[in-house]
Amino acid sequence: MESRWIGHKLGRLGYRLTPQRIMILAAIEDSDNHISAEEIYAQIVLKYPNVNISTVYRTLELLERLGLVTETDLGDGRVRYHCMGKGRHHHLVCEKCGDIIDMEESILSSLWADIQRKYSFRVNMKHLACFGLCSRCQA
Amino acid sequence: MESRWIGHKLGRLGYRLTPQRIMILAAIEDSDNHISAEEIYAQIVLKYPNVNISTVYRTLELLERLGLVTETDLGDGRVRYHCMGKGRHHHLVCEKCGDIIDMEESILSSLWADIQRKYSFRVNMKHLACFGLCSRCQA
DNA sequence: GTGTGTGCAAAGGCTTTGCAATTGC
DNA sequence: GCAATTGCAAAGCCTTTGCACACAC
Repeated sequence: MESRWIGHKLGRLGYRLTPQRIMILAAIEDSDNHISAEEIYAQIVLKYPNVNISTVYRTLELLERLGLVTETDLGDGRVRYHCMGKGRHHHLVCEKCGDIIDMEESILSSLWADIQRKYSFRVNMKHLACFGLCSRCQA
Repeated sequence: MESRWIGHKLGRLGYRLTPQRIMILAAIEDSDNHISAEEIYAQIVLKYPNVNISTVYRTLELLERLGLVTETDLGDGRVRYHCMGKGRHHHLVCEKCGDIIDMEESILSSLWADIQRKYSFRVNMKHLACFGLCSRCQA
Protein backbone atom coordinates (compact mmCIF):
# COMPACT_ATOMS: atom_id res chain seq x y z
CA MET A 1 0.00 0.00 0.00
CA GLU A 2 0.97 3.53 -0.66
CA SER A 3 0.47 4.64 2.91
CA ARG A 4 3.00 2.06 4.00
CA TRP A 5 5.37 3.59 1.52
CA ILE A 6 4.87 7.17 2.63
CA GLY A 7 4.91 6.01 6.20
CA HIS A 8 8.29 4.39 5.72
CA LYS A 9 9.55 7.48 4.04
CA LEU A 10 8.44 9.65 6.94
CA GLY A 11 10.10 7.29 9.35
CA ARG A 12 13.35 7.20 7.44
CA LEU A 13 13.45 10.96 7.41
CA GLY A 14 13.17 11.05 11.19
CA TYR A 15 9.52 12.04 11.48
CA ARG A 16 7.20 10.28 13.85
CA LEU A 17 4.46 8.03 12.65
CA THR A 18 1.58 9.10 14.81
CA PRO A 19 -1.92 7.68 14.43
CA GLN A 20 -3.11 11.08 13.25
CA ARG A 21 -0.56 11.16 10.47
CA ILE A 22 -1.40 7.65 9.41
CA MET A 23 -5.07 8.47 9.17
CA ILE A 24 -4.37 11.63 7.24
CA LEU A 25 -2.21 9.74 4.78
CA ALA A 26 -4.88 7.13 4.33
CA ALA A 27 -7.51 9.75 3.71
CA ILE A 28 -5.45 11.39 0.99
CA GLU A 29 -4.84 8.12 -0.75
CA ASP A 30 -8.36 6.83 -0.54
CA SER A 31 -9.59 10.08 -2.00
CA ASP A 32 -10.16 10.77 -5.64
CA ASN A 33 -6.87 12.58 -5.74
CA HIS A 34 -8.19 15.98 -4.82
CA ILE A 35 -9.22 16.41 -1.24
CA SER A 36 -9.31 19.45 0.99
CA ALA A 37 -8.09 19.78 4.55
CA GLU A 38 -11.63 19.97 5.88
CA GLU A 39 -12.65 16.87 3.98
CA ILE A 40 -9.74 14.96 5.43
CA TYR A 41 -10.65 16.21 8.85
CA ALA A 42 -14.33 15.31 8.48
CA GLN A 43 -13.37 11.81 7.46
CA ILE A 44 -11.06 11.28 10.42
CA VAL A 45 -13.26 12.75 13.13
CA LEU A 46 -15.71 9.94 12.52
CA LYS A 47 -13.29 7.35 13.84
CA TYR A 48 -11.16 9.48 16.09
CA PRO A 49 -13.18 12.41 17.42
CA ASN A 50 -10.18 13.93 19.12
CA VAL A 51 -8.18 14.99 16.10
CA ASN A 52 -7.89 18.64 15.57
CA ILE A 53 -7.97 20.33 12.21
CA SER A 54 -4.77 22.17 12.97
CA THR A 55 -3.03 18.81 13.02
CA VAL A 56 -4.38 18.14 9.56
CA TYR A 57 -3.03 21.43 8.30
CA ARG A 58 0.33 20.87 9.95
CA THR A 59 0.64 17.40 8.52
CA LEU A 60 -0.30 18.56 5.05
CA GLU A 61 2.28 21.29 5.27
CA LEU A 62 4.90 18.72 6.23
CA LEU A 63 3.97 16.33 3.46
CA GLU A 64 4.03 19.12 0.95
CA ARG A 65 7.45 20.26 2.11
CA LEU A 66 8.71 16.72 1.69
CA GLY A 67 7.25 16.47 -1.77
CA LEU A 68 4.98 13.57 -0.85
CA VAL A 69 1.83 15.48 -1.58
CA THR A 70 1.08 18.44 -3.83
CA GLU A 71 -1.21 21.38 -3.50
CA THR A 72 -3.86 22.19 -6.02
CA ASP A 73 -6.30 24.98 -6.64
CA LEU A 74 -9.44 23.75 -8.30
CA GLY A 75 -11.10 27.14 -8.35
CA ASP A 76 -13.12 27.07 -5.16
CA GLY A 77 -11.58 29.05 -2.39
CA ARG A 78 -9.62 26.27 -0.76
CA VAL A 79 -6.47 24.32 -1.33
CA ARG A 80 -6.73 20.68 -2.31
CA TYR A 81 -4.15 17.96 -2.00
CA HIS A 82 -3.17 14.82 -3.77
CA CYS A 83 -0.36 12.40 -3.28
CA MET A 84 2.59 12.29 -5.62
CA GLY A 85 2.88 8.52 -5.51
CA LYS A 86 0.30 7.98 -8.17
CA GLY A 87 2.20 9.98 -10.74
CA ARG A 88 1.46 13.41 -11.95
CA HIS A 89 -1.79 14.13 -13.57
CA HIS A 90 -3.80 17.22 -14.21
CA HIS A 91 -7.41 18.21 -14.32
CA LEU A 92 -10.03 19.58 -16.65
CA VAL A 93 -12.71 21.30 -14.62
CA CYS A 94 -16.10 21.91 -16.22
CA GLU A 95 -17.37 25.35 -15.26
CA LYS A 96 -20.95 24.38 -15.87
CA CYS A 97 -21.50 20.97 -14.29
CA GLY A 98 -18.43 20.90 -12.07
CA ASP A 99 -17.20 17.62 -13.48
CA ILE A 100 -13.50 16.94 -13.04
CA ILE A 101 -11.65 14.98 -15.68
CA ASP A 102 -8.14 13.62 -15.26
CA MET A 103 -5.65 14.66 -17.88
CA GLU A 104 -2.33 12.97 -18.57
CA GLU A 105 0.96 14.70 -18.01
CA SER A 106 2.15 13.81 -21.49
CA ILE A 107 -0.27 16.08 -23.29
CA LEU A 108 1.52 19.07 -21.79
CA SER A 109 5.05 18.25 -22.73
CA SER A 110 5.07 20.05 -26.03
CA LEU A 111 3.76 23.20 -24.39
CA TRP A 112 6.52 23.04 -21.80
CA ALA A 113 9.03 22.67 -24.61
CA ASP A 114 7.58 25.62 -26.51
CA ILE A 115 7.80 27.77 -23.41
CA GLN A 116 11.37 26.74 -22.78
CA ARG A 117 12.27 27.61 -26.35
CA LYS A 118 10.48 30.92 -26.51
CA TYR A 119 10.90 32.30 -23.02
CA SER A 120 13.85 30.31 -21.66
CA PHE A 121 11.56 29.44 -18.79
CA ARG A 122 11.54 25.95 -17.33
CA VAL A 123 8.01 25.12 -16.30
CA ASN A 124 7.65 22.90 -13.27
CA MET A 125 3.96 22.46 -12.69
CA LYS A 126 3.06 19.85 -10.17
CA HIS A 127 -0.53 20.37 -11.00
CA LEU A 128 -2.51 22.18 -13.64
CA ALA A 129 -6.24 22.73 -13.71
CA CYS A 130 -7.83 23.91 -16.94
CA PHE A 131 -11.31 25.38 -16.83
CA GLY A 132 -13.82 25.13 -19.63
CA LEU A 133 -16.72 23.01 -20.82
CA CYS A 134 -16.92 19.26 -20.84
CA SER A 135 -18.30 17.47 -23.88
CA ARG A 136 -21.82 17.18 -22.48
CA CYS A 137 -22.01 20.86 -21.54
CA GLN A 138 -20.88 22.13 -24.93
CA ALA A 139 -24.45 21.85 -26.22
CA MET B 1 -8.28 55.76 -22.46
CA GLU B 2 -9.33 52.36 -21.43
CA SER B 3 -11.11 53.58 -18.30
CA ARG B 4 -13.23 55.79 -20.50
CA TRP B 5 -14.16 52.72 -22.47
CA ILE B 6 -15.07 50.55 -19.52
CA GLY B 7 -16.81 53.54 -18.00
CA HIS B 8 -18.99 53.95 -21.06
CA LYS B 9 -19.71 50.28 -21.06
CA LEU B 10 -20.84 50.41 -17.44
CA GLY B 11 -23.02 53.39 -18.22
CA ARG B 12 -24.59 51.77 -21.26
CA LEU B 13 -25.43 48.72 -19.21
CA GLY B 14 -27.27 50.86 -16.70
CA TYR B 15 -24.68 50.89 -13.94
CA ARG B 16 -23.75 54.10 -12.20
CA LEU B 17 -20.39 55.71 -12.69
CA THR B 18 -19.42 56.64 -9.17
CA PRO B 19 -16.08 58.19 -8.27
CA GLN B 20 -15.18 55.03 -6.39
CA ARG B 21 -15.76 52.90 -9.45
CA ILE B 22 -13.78 55.24 -11.62
CA MET B 23 -10.83 55.12 -9.25
CA ILE B 24 -11.00 51.35 -9.04
CA LEU B 25 -11.03 51.05 -12.82
CA ALA B 26 -8.09 53.39 -13.09
CA ALA B 27 -6.14 51.41 -10.52
CA ILE B 28 -6.67 48.18 -12.40
CA GLU B 29 -5.54 49.69 -15.66
CA ASP B 30 -2.53 51.49 -14.31
CA SER B 31 -1.39 48.30 -12.69
CA ASP B 32 0.90 45.76 -14.22
CA ASN B 33 -2.13 43.69 -15.05
CA HIS B 34 -2.22 41.69 -11.86
CA ILE B 35 -3.41 43.58 -8.85
CA SER B 36 -5.19 42.44 -5.71
CA ALA B 37 -8.20 43.98 -4.02
CA GLU B 38 -6.09 45.23 -1.14
CA GLU B 39 -3.57 46.81 -3.47
CA ILE B 40 -6.35 48.63 -5.29
CA TYR B 41 -7.72 49.75 -1.97
CA ALA B 42 -4.36 50.94 -0.67
CA GLN B 43 -3.85 52.97 -3.80
CA ILE B 44 -7.22 54.68 -3.58
CA VAL B 45 -7.22 55.44 0.13
CA LEU B 46 -4.31 57.79 -0.46
CA LYS B 47 -6.46 60.18 -2.45
CA TYR B 48 -9.86 59.38 -1.06
CA PRO B 49 -9.58 58.16 2.54
CA ASN B 50 -13.26 57.40 2.74
CA VAL B 51 -13.44 54.43 0.40
CA ASN B 52 -14.14 51.15 1.96
CA ILE B 53 -12.59 47.90 0.90
CA SER B 54 -15.98 46.28 0.63
CA THR B 55 -16.73 48.67 -2.21
CA VAL B 56 -13.61 47.48 -3.94
CA TYR B 57 -14.69 43.88 -3.61
CA ARG B 58 -18.21 44.66 -4.76
CA THR B 59 -16.96 46.56 -7.78
CA LEU B 60 -14.55 43.81 -8.71
CA GLU B 61 -17.33 41.28 -8.48
CA LEU B 62 -19.46 43.41 -10.78
CA LEU B 63 -16.69 43.90 -13.33
CA GLU B 64 -15.94 40.21 -13.31
CA ARG B 65 -19.58 39.37 -13.85
CA LEU B 66 -19.65 41.71 -16.82
CA GLY B 67 -16.52 40.18 -18.25
CA LEU B 68 -14.60 43.45 -18.09
CA VAL B 69 -12.03 42.09 -15.70
CA THR B 70 -10.77 38.59 -14.99
CA GLU B 71 -9.69 36.85 -11.87
CA THR B 72 -6.31 35.26 -11.47
CA ASP B 73 -4.53 33.14 -8.91
CA LEU B 74 -0.83 33.77 -8.91
CA GLY B 75 -0.11 31.35 -6.11
CA ASP B 76 -0.21 33.58 -3.09
CA GLY B 77 -3.39 33.28 -1.11
CA ARG B 78 -5.33 36.05 -2.80
CA VAL B 79 -7.21 36.71 -5.98
CA ARG B 80 -5.72 39.09 -8.48
CA TYR B 81 -7.43 40.98 -11.28
CA HIS B 82 -6.63 42.31 -14.67
CA CYS B 83 -8.70 44.01 -17.30
CA MET B 84 -9.78 42.22 -20.42
CA GLY B 85 -9.34 45.31 -22.60
CA LYS B 86 -5.67 44.67 -23.15
CA GLY B 87 -6.21 41.25 -24.64
CA ARG B 88 -5.62 37.94 -23.01
CA HIS B 89 -2.23 37.07 -21.81
CA HIS B 90 -0.84 34.62 -19.36
CA HIS B 91 1.98 34.45 -16.87
CA LEU B 92 5.12 32.53 -16.10
CA VAL B 93 5.86 32.82 -12.40
CA CYS B 94 9.38 32.07 -11.19
CA GLU B 95 9.23 30.11 -7.96
CA LYS B 96 12.66 31.25 -6.92
CA CYS B 97 12.90 34.97 -7.58
CA GLY B 98 9.20 35.69 -7.94
CA ASP B 99 9.60 37.29 -11.35
CA ILE B 100 6.48 37.35 -13.50
CA ILE B 101 6.80 37.07 -17.25
CA ASP B 102 3.98 37.72 -19.67
CA MET B 103 3.19 34.90 -22.05
CA GLU B 104 1.18 35.22 -25.25
CA GLU B 105 -2.14 33.53 -25.72
CA SER B 106 -1.03 32.03 -29.03
CA ILE B 107 1.48 29.66 -27.50
CA LEU B 108 -1.37 27.79 -25.85
CA SER B 109 -3.59 27.23 -28.84
CA SER B 110 -2.12 23.90 -29.84
CA LEU B 111 -2.57 22.56 -26.31
CA TRP B 112 -6.20 23.64 -26.32
CA ALA B 113 -6.65 21.86 -29.63
CA ASP B 114 -4.99 18.69 -28.31
CA ILE B 115 -7.29 18.70 -25.30
CA GLN B 116 -10.36 19.21 -27.47
CA ARG B 117 -9.30 16.32 -29.66
CA LYS B 118 -8.38 13.92 -26.89
CA TYR B 119 -10.90 14.72 -24.16
CA SER B 120 -13.67 16.52 -26.10
CA PHE B 121 -13.19 19.28 -23.58
CA ARG B 122 -13.29 22.91 -24.66
CA VAL B 123 -10.83 24.83 -22.56
CA ASN B 124 -11.77 28.40 -21.78
CA MET B 125 -9.00 29.78 -19.66
CA LYS B 126 -9.13 33.49 -19.14
CA HIS B 127 -5.87 33.29 -17.37
CA LEU B 128 -3.15 30.72 -16.88
CA ALA B 129 -0.18 30.96 -14.57
CA CYS B 130 2.66 28.47 -15.01
CA PHE B 131 5.15 28.03 -12.21
CA GLY B 132 8.78 27.12 -12.70
CA LEU B 133 12.20 28.71 -13.05
CA CYS B 134 13.10 31.75 -15.10
CA SER B 135 16.23 31.71 -17.23
CA ARG B 136 18.39 33.42 -14.60
CA CYS B 137 17.33 31.05 -11.83
CA GLN B 138 18.02 27.89 -13.81
CA ALA B 139 21.68 28.14 -12.80
C1' DG C 1 -37.46 61.29 -6.46
C1' DT C 2 -35.91 56.64 -6.67
C1' DG C 3 -33.42 52.83 -6.38
C1' DT C 4 -28.50 51.79 -7.12
C1' DG C 5 -24.31 52.15 -4.70
C1' DT C 6 -21.78 53.20 -0.44
C1' DG C 7 -19.65 53.14 4.35
C1' DC C 8 -19.56 50.92 8.45
C1' DA C 9 -19.32 47.20 11.43
C1' DA C 10 -19.72 42.63 12.01
C1' DA C 11 -19.38 37.98 10.59
C1' DG C 12 -17.68 34.18 7.70
C1' DG C 13 -14.48 30.79 5.68
C1' DC C 14 -10.10 28.85 5.58
C1' DT C 15 -5.64 28.67 7.62
C1' DT C 16 -1.97 29.67 11.05
C1' DT C 17 0.10 30.17 15.64
C1' DG C 18 1.36 30.03 20.81
C1' DC C 19 1.52 27.21 24.46
C1' DA C 20 1.12 23.55 27.65
C1' DA C 21 0.35 18.68 27.68
C1' DT C 22 1.26 14.37 25.32
C1' DT C 23 3.62 10.62 23.15
C1' DG C 24 6.64 8.19 19.71
C1' DC C 25 11.23 6.79 19.42
C1' DG D 1 13.82 10.92 28.86
C1' DC D 2 13.51 14.22 25.41
C1' DA D 3 12.28 16.34 21.48
C1' DA D 4 8.78 15.98 18.07
C1' DT D 5 3.66 16.26 17.85
C1' DT D 6 -0.68 17.27 19.36
C1' DG D 7 -5.07 19.64 21.12
C1' DC D 8 -7.04 23.69 22.29
C1' DA D 9 -8.18 28.30 21.85
C1' DA D 10 -7.30 32.35 19.80
C1' DA D 11 -5.93 35.13 16.17
C1' DG D 12 -5.08 36.28 11.22
C1' DC D 13 -6.01 36.93 6.59
C1' DC D 14 -8.98 37.68 2.79
C1' DT D 15 -13.62 38.19 1.57
C1' DT D 16 -18.71 38.68 2.16
C1' DT D 17 -22.99 40.51 4.13
C1' DG D 18 -26.79 43.40 6.50
C1' DC D 19 -28.36 47.70 7.05
C1' DA D 20 -29.23 52.58 7.01
C1' DC D 21 -27.67 56.54 4.55
C1' DA D 22 -26.09 58.96 0.28
C1' DC D 23 -26.01 60.18 -4.32
C1' DA D 24 -26.01 59.26 -9.67
C1' DC D 25 -29.35 59.28 -12.87
